[in-house]
Amino acid sequence: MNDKQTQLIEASIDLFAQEGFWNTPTSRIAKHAGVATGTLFNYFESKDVLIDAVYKQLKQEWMSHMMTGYPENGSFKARVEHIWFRFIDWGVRFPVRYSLMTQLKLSDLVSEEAKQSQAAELAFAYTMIEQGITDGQFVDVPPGYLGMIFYADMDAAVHFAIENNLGDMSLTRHITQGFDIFWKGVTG
Amino acid sequence: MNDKQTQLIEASIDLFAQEGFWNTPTSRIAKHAGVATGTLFNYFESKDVLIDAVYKQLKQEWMSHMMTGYPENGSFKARVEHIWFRFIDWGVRFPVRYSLMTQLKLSDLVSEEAKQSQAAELAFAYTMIEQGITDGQFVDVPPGYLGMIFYADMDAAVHFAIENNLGDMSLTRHITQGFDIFWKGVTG
Amino acid sequence: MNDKQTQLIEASIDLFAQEGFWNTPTSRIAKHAGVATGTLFNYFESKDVLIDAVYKQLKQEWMSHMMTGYPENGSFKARVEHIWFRFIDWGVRFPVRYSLMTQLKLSDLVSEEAKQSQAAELAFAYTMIEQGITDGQFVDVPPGYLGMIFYADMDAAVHFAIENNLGDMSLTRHITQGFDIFWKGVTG
Amino acid sequence: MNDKQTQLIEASIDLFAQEGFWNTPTSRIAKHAGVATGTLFNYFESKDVLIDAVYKQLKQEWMSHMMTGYPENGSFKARVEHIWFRFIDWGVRFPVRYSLMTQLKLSDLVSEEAKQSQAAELAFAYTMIEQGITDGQFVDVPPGYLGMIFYADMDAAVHFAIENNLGDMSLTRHITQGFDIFWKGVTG
DNA sequence: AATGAATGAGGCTTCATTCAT
DNA sequence: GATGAATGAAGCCTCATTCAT
Repeated sequence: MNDKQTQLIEASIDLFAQEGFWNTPTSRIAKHAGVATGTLFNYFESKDVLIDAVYKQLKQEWMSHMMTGYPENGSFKARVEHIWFRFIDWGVRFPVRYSLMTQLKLSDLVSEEAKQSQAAELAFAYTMIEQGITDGQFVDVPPGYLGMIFYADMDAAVHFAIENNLGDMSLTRHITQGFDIFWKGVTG
Repeated sequence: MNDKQTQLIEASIDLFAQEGFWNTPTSRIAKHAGVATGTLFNYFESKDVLIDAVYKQLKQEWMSHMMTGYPENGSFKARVEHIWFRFIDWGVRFPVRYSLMTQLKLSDLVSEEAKQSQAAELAFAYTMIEQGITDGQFVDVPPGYLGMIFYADMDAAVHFAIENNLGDMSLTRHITQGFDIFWKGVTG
Repeated sequence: MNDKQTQLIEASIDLFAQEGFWNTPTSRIAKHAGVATGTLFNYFESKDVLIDAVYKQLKQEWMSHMMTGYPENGSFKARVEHIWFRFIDWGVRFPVRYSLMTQLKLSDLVSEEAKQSQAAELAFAYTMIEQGITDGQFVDVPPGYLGMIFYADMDAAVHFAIENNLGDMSLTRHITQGFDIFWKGVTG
Repeated sequence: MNDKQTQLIEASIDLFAQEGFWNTPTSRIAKHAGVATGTLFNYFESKDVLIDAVYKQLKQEWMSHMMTGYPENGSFKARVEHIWFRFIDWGVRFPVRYSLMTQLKLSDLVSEEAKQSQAAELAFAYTMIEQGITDGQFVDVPPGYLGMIFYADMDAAVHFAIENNLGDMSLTRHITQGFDIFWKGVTG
């Protein structure tokens, strides 16, 4: 059963969030997952591999959340807006996971291979943006750059929402405001 | 002599950038700085304190770079634009330092106290933005949020410039384009 | 079925030769033998017992090879010469097994009991040598010592043959030369 | 001071002899040497390096013992005889060290580099033997082979002496007898 | 009898920090 | 103040052995 794998990843997320990657010994992860130390290494070759797995897991949850209900055939704006909402929604609902994912992405702890796989999954977003530019809806800057702005602005929205602990009402308003700013900026 | 302090901080920056914080033993830092292992602890109570000092140093250089030539009495837009240019300029010129500063900010390695001091120094920016909103030049969203967008967009610009290794010509164009997008988005 | 016992011993020999005793986990032995980890312990109480069994197996093969065609009723010299040839022949044909047996004999990994049983089987050689001395054919030194010289000289012959990768022709010559030296030395 | 290096090597010899290489943890070696665990690794990069150092140390003592009083200008037989006596003398006086050296040579624990250095130091013996063959004093077999026989016979003599716990009188006799057998065998 | 996941003691090694010189 | 050898707790990982299926 892959029950234990899941437990170990979940335990890692818990502890990494509380103590950081380097202050969390594998032994504590195992104990927190309710298994013996050695068991961890039956499921993950090394601590590095475990960290990779945590990253992949988070990324996958995140992607999956964003893609839920994606209006494949909706208008261009509708599609961009959908990502905007779901991205921020995930970050706000799972702030620990969101923050962990962000830290991992920057920290050289995740293997190149794991990072690559992200790029692949985000290809659809790149394509979306590219088309926006081609169609003249977006300003004519390199699509990679527009993608970064897109990401950065959503990230900022998430952080603000979390830090200010926005409730339902104000959250919706905040998300909308953020989107308007972004949209105004990047549309021709 | 505070010469040695500087050497130690500089050595830390070098090595942290190459190997990461946790793979860089204090002994190696000391050797790279040309002093004995024990000497490091005459200048910094612990490794944590050294890391804090590195962070403060980078932040200070960064602030100082941004403030150089700040048009205290210039127009509102001129002042915002100045920060935009100088921020990105620093990031592009010192990518290692920039990346280190970013990582430190996120990694729980820097004490709260060190992070606070940043807030203080950035107060001027907050004030600037606040006034922009009050004056009706900026859209009416919480100033903290606008500050985050500001930061996030500059950060994106830096990353794009570094990753694509932009030369002088294209760099200037890139910076300007980025600013236009930002400005268009946040101005009423 | 003792099929599996044999497979496990054979797998051990393979892997011990490649990696050494201490770098070969029981789990790898089991896998290489095509059985489950736990199965190994159904056949051998512990790794030590398995190592003992390997030793006994090798020793037995070796003895058996040496005794094949032993001229029970041949002349004294013919009998000694037979051992000489067959000993070296085995070592050269099965260098891995030969080397393993030698290592095991020296390495404290084999139980005293296993070593004793060797002594018993070699008793015939001891008797042979003793008689050689009594008959005045061999020099008058303690038979145990003569036995050691006998063994040592055969061992040297094997090592030289292996290291120099002697082919059929030169091998025969080498074996003969070695025997002549030995014989000249130990005969009165 | 290299005092501690010596203590650590000496402790290793003690413990390796009692328990074997693999049953002797570095922590016990350190404790037995009267230093902290970590100290061991200030002097030896790893356990493997320590084992190498032990081997080199033993080999050096052995060589030095053999060369003491070597009759550079003595007759051919005198020179060979000298090595014979001093080799066995060392083995008998330091049986633990002798046995350890032998085990190490066979056990794949010693790096190739360490083994090579032995070859170099034994070059003189090889030359000696070569000349013996050229001069017609020794039988015409490959010098490498004669060297092996030489070594093997001395080794056998040591083992017999140790196992039978020979006292001064009988030891001298034993050494002489052994030499006679060897000499008779290998001289034309 | 066979399986193989689970166990956890134990091994090697690292490194922040101390302190005698 | 400077030095750097010494320290030993703590981390990662291995693997012989067990046992529920």
